[in-house]
Amino acid sequence: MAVHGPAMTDVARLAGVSHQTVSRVLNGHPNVREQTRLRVRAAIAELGYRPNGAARALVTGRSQVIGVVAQNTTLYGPASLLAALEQTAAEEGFAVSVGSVRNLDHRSISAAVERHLSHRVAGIVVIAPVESAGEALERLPKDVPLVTVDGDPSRPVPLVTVDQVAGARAATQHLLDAGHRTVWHVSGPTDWFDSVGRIDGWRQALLAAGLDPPPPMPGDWSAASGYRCGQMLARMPEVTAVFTANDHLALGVLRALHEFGRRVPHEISVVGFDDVPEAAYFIPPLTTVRPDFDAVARASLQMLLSQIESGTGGALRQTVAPALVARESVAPPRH
Amino acid sequence: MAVHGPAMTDVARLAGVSHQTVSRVLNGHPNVREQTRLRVRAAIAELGYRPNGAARALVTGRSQVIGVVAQNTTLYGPASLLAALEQTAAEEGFAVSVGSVRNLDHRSISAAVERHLSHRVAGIVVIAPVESAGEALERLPKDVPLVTVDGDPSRPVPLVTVDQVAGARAATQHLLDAGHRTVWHVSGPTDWFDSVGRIDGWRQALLAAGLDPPPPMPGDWSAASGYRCGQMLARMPEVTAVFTANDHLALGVLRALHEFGRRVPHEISVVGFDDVPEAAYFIPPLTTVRPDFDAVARASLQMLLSQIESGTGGALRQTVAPALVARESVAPPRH
DNA sequence: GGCGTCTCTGTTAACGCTAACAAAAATTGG
DNA sequence: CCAATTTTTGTTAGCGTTAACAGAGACGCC
Repeated sequence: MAVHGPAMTDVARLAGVSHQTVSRVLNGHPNVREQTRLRVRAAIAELGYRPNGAARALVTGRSQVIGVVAQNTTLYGPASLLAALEQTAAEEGFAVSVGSVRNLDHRSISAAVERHLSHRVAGIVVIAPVESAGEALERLPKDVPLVTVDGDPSRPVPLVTVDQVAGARAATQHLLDAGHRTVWHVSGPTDWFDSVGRIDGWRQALLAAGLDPPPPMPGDWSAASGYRCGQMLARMPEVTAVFTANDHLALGVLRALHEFGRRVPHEISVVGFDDVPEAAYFIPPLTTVRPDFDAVARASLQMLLSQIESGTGGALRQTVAPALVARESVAPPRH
Repeated sequence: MAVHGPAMTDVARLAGVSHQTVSRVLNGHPNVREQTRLRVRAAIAELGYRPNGAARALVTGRSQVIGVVAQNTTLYGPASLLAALEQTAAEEGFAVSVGSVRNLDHRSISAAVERHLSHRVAGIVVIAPVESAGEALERLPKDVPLVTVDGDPSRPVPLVTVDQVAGARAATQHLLDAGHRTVWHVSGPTDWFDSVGRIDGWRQALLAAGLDPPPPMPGDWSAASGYRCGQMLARMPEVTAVFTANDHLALGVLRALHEFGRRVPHEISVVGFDDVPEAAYFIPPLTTVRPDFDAVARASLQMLLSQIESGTGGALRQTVAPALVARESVAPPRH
């Protein structure tokens, strides 16, 4: 099959120049006469010529593709990040190749990275929110541009993160400001850095207010686990404020509280994290923390591109601050 | 930078064979002595050799990459599909390159497809739920393996779809079976085939029951638009059953009904579509229709691979039936 | 034992592009 | 107007792989 399209030589012949001149036009090389440039462009248009990325990648050793390794791209956070990354990359002329992995263990990550490397991607973005992912990155070839998102802050790897701590602190403080005596927390899985950061921020806010943090209740990001925690919280009369590690957990909590007849926000206030598009339509509308995924994507890509261009593998670090979005799920406690 | 890794010739030298023999081992060519094969494999392992996809793509004219064009990969449906596609492709040794587009108009789609073509992808999957996307596909080079998902049923292009009509019919029938006299519908945007199919199925079920379908209320997939429609429905005393084109619309409707004090399911029953993971934790838990994204992904990929291998561009068609998931948002009407 | 027929391995030539160098053309200065 | 530059263009040689063909052994058969 496959009648192969025209190649550079075909364009060159039509324009009456050498293929190298065509290459120069394509790559925006300065020393080409304007008239020649136009002739070449015309020939390109006439033939519908499309440069062959594989050939270019072969000779330059780099493709115009960025590999992304992520776990569950169905979750709102990762999905948004991926979409934003793709948009930003496209603007820079890069394609994005996804390598999602079922588990964030060592082997899976390495395998995904390997796959990307054999396609000679220009760089790799790893959305690596868990501990075990970090190890896999340590033994990577050192000359591959790499950026991790929401990864391990303690590793010497270029990293872009949402400021989980600040976000959680803001959420907790918002509840304290409303007059609550303490704030309970439904956390994400504790091997995720995101969770750890959010627990930290929550704890910091309580300690700063001279309060003793109650034990966090561990969830797994799902509404189901939020529901289970909510069933416990509903039975504890002293609970008046809950901060959940994400909006889906909050949904589960809201549902459990509703079932137990505990009204939100009148009896119990709830704050989530992520600001999924639906959060404004929960019952009641959910106060939550909105991370700026676009900003994270831009920062990551910029960091990656500067590595690709300069060749230096500096261990930079960048943090994006999230914003509190106040809605109706928070109110002062009843006396 | 970039100390380039070992190439085939390096492996060959170490194993004491020609590079072509290495190539044969790599591609599973039959006529290689077992002993030689082992020597080569050992050399590959020792050097940490990784084949260069770009070189292979150059000489074969095809990469091991599948391009996916999708619109909003943040929505649950597309995101799930993308993830499933990636998983399936990985099992077959293919990488997936995403080209998401902001709008599903002609130009955007063509541009995304162009980008994929210049990377010489082996095939393209277009998640093309709207009318305008179809046109862009017509003028594609005929020799590129292509599969559309949820695309235009009237176009002669290989197509995999969720059976929207059957799903909507099942949802509507479920409400009728519960005793409702008619069923209202909050639809998706009417330029999406998904929406059209769901409207059709809903209408079919009503007509088959000898009922006159009320006018569908147009939404845009978002909870916000569901909320707006819900506000209207809440004020219409005759409404006892609503089928929404997706779960997020349903969430908005539930919220509006709640605000107006109309209880679900006692006064009004609601059925959604998609079975997002949170649907079971809505208030009340949402009865909905679950499309099998994995099955769609498998079917698409299989169709694409058979085109890639055989070179024939047959205009196949495959439909995946969704399943009704009954929860608590449906009850018989009060008399 | 010679000869065709397998099975295995090696040699050579692409694939389409960029980098490095070489040559030609245009420009400048005296 | 000629030499010395500078700009513009062309030529050649790979990049790492597969495909096509060629050669070398091993084997069976007459």
